[in-house]
Amino acid sequence: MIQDMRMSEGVEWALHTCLNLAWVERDRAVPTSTLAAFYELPPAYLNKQLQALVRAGILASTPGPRGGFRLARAPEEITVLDVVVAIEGPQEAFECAEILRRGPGGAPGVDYRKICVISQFMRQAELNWRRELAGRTLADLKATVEERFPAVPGEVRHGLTGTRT
Amino acid sequence: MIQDMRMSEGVEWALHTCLNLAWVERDRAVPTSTLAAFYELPPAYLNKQLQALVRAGILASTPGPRGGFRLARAPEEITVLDVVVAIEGPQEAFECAEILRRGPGGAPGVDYRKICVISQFMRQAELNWRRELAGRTLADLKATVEERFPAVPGEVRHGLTGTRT
DNA sequence: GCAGAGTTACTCGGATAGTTCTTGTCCGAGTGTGTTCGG
DNA sequence: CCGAACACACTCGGACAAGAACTATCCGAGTAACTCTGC
Repeated sequence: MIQDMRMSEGVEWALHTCLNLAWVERDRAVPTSTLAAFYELPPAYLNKQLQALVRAGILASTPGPRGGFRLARAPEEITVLDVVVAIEGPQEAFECAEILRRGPGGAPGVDYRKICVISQFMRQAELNWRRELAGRTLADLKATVEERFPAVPGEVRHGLTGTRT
Repeated sequence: MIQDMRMSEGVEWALHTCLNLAWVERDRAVPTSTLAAFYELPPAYLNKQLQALVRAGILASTPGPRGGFRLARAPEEITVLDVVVAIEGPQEAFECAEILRRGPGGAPGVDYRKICVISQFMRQAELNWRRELAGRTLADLKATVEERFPAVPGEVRHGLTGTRT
């Protein structure tokens, strides 16, 4: 064993933060400091992750007083994969380096990512994983939490906006 | 976007090398230098990966002249997941840091990896991925390659042992 | 009382260090082989 | 000619650097609200 394959910790932060924002009124912006305080996260670093979500079109940002972040789309239109890709990047975990090209019988014009049996299998497995993540939206997660933990939405709204509504 | 989630390049090397060893007689050991030369890989670094496979019980090593590596088990008994875990480690890509514990209503005695809806979903998706990898063995890959590229086994045996059998 | 300009405070955004992990390399310990010497 | 001891060469294995990525932080640009002043 050597080590990793770990995905960035920011993915967890981003998912929870986006889900929390789904419980706040759509037009209300929540600043980084508030979002970070909710889970005692380092504000500046969380801000960095949120910037990535803005670039991906998942969040919208507003500067100045009463500014902050809010969902750019409806929760039904934001999948878990969207958030993961926004933070981790679009590239796959198993990236075929086409080492077969260096082996005997290797040809320059061949795409070994499509020929190589190992590459094919790994790609397929990862594609299924992505498909599963793309099939679940923030709205789904939101509904599940509301069903299992009815108190959570109120707590989130209170922690993020100060209102108890 | 920030970057990674990439898994180690050694996984590809390990998978190809193990598959190649499946075409060599079980009692014949192939040294690192030969295995590395087959794909023009850095020998010392490949050796490092092979050591991990030995620790995982996938390969067996023999020192001294005529020494090297060979499969420790039959190809039918080695899954793709075995190799991936041997190189990357058993830990999951999405490791829940249980940030809910720091939030409102967080309790010390609760296992948030099991409670958190996000963690549950991510774990399930990754579990399916692992299940898929565990369902494919080296023997399966070997058979597929032999069917699609009948010339490969001979080339591999020639490159690794010098015999053309 | 009202409108407008100026000031203030707050927010995001990108640029900037520290730490961990991955990648890459090297040399020593151990082993089997080939050789040499003696019977 | 045969057997055993010796020296040698080859292999793995872990210890040792270099580079990249993740983690973490700070300060500047921009904006909206608030205040104060003049009408």
